[in-house]
Amino acid sequence: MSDTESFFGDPDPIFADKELLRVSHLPEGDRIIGREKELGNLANAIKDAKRGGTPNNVLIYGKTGTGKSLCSKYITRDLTEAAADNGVHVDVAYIDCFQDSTETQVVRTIAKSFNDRDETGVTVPVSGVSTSDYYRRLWKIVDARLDVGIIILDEIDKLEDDNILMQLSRAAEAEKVNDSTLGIIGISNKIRYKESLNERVKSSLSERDLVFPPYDANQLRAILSSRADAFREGVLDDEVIPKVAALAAKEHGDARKAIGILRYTGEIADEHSDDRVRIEYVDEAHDREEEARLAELIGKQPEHSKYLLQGLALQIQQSTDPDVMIPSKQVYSAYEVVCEREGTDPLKIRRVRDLLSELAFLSLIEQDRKGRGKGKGAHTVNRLVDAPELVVEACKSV
DNA sequence: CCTCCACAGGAATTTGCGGGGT
DNA sequence: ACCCCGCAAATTCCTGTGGAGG
Repeated sequence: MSDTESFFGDPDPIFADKELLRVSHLPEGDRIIGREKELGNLANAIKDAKRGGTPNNVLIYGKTGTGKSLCSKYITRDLTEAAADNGVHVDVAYIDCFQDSTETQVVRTIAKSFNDRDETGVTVPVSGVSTSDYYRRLWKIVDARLDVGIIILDEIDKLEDDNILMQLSRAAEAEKVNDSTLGIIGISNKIRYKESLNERVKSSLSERDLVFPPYDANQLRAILSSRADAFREGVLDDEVIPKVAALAAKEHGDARKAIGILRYTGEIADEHSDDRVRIEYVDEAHDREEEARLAELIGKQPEHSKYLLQGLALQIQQSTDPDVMIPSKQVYSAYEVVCEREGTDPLKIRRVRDLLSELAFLSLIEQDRKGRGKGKGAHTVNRLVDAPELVVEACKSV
C-alpha cells in the first residue's frame, strides 16, 4: 500500500459482494442453474411431508460439486416453509458423515439439531451417554416437537456402520415414534454405494434414486455468470469466466471448484493492486484452489496423522528419486523424530499402521505391498500423492 | 512352484474422558 | 461428592500371509 489513505477506508476495488463466491452461499431458487429437473424430482419425492405425510426416502448420486447438497438444502428449506403455511412442523437435520461417521455421533448430531431444550426439556450431552440412550432422547425430541423430520445424510458412503440407517428408516413401523414421521435423503459420491447395503436397508432407503450428472462447460459458465455480481461493475474481463468454466469442466464438472477458482482469480488481481480481473491470473488461481483443498483436508486430520505426513514428506525430500516408496517402518522412525521436535510422545507402531491406511483411504498417500525375498517377509511402502513441500505447508497451517 | 519370515492386520484389552445415577 | 457406564483411541498380543529369491 503506497498511500496511507487506502488502508481501510476505501471500498474494495475488486469485490462488490464476496459472499456470493463462498461455497456455503445458498442461492435463491432462480439462481440454481441446470438442475431444474433434479429439483423437480426431489420435490416430488418428499412432497407428502407438506401435509404431514411420510416423505419418500431418497438416495442421490453424483460427483462432488454437482449440486447434490445445495439442491437438498434448498428444497428442504422450501418444504419447511410450505409446510409451515399448512400448520405442519417440519425440521431438517443436515449431517456430514465425513465428520460424524459412527452410529453414536450421527444419532447425537441429529438429536442435537432437532432439539430445542425449552420445548422438550431434553438435553443432548456430547458424551457420557450410551448410544441407545441417544436414540431414546432422539425419539422423544421428534415426538415432542415435529410432525416430520427430514434427515440429510451427506457423504453417506463414509458411514462406518449401517445400523443407524436401519434404525432411522424403521423408526415409524417399530413404533419408536408415534405422531411423527421421518424422511431420509442420502447423498453419495459413489454410484455403487447401494450395493454395499443389506436388503432391508436398501429397499427402505432408496424408494427414489436420483443421479446428478456433472455440469458441462455451458452450465458452469452460466453458474459463474450468475455470481458475477460478486465483482464490481466492469472489473471482470470477459474471457475470465469462459476460461474458468472450461478448466473446471475438463476436470470434473465441479461447480464448487469453479467458483473457488473465480474467487481466487479476483483475490490475485487484488494482490497485484490491479483494477481488472485478467485472464492471466486464472492459472495461478487454479493452483491456489488445489492447495486450499489439500490444506482443508489435512487440517481436519488428527494431530498424529499430520506428524506422519510430515515424517513421510521428510523421507521423500531426502531422496533423489521423487517417486520413492518409503516402507512403513522408516516412516515410523521419521515420525518419531517429528514427535520429538513437537515435544509429543509418539504412538505405537500398530496404531500408526491404522493411521497410515486411513490416510490412504483419503487418497493423501498411496500404499503398495512389496516382498523382499525369501526369508525377508513382505511389507507396505508409502508415498505422498501431492508434492512434499505442499503437504508440509498444509500441516503447518491450522 | 515352493519357501520362509518380517510385517500386516484381526481381536482382546486397557486408558481417558465426560457424562449420568445416587 | 462419589462411583459407574459407554464410547473412542491407543496398546498389547498374536496369527496369517505376500511375494522375491531359490
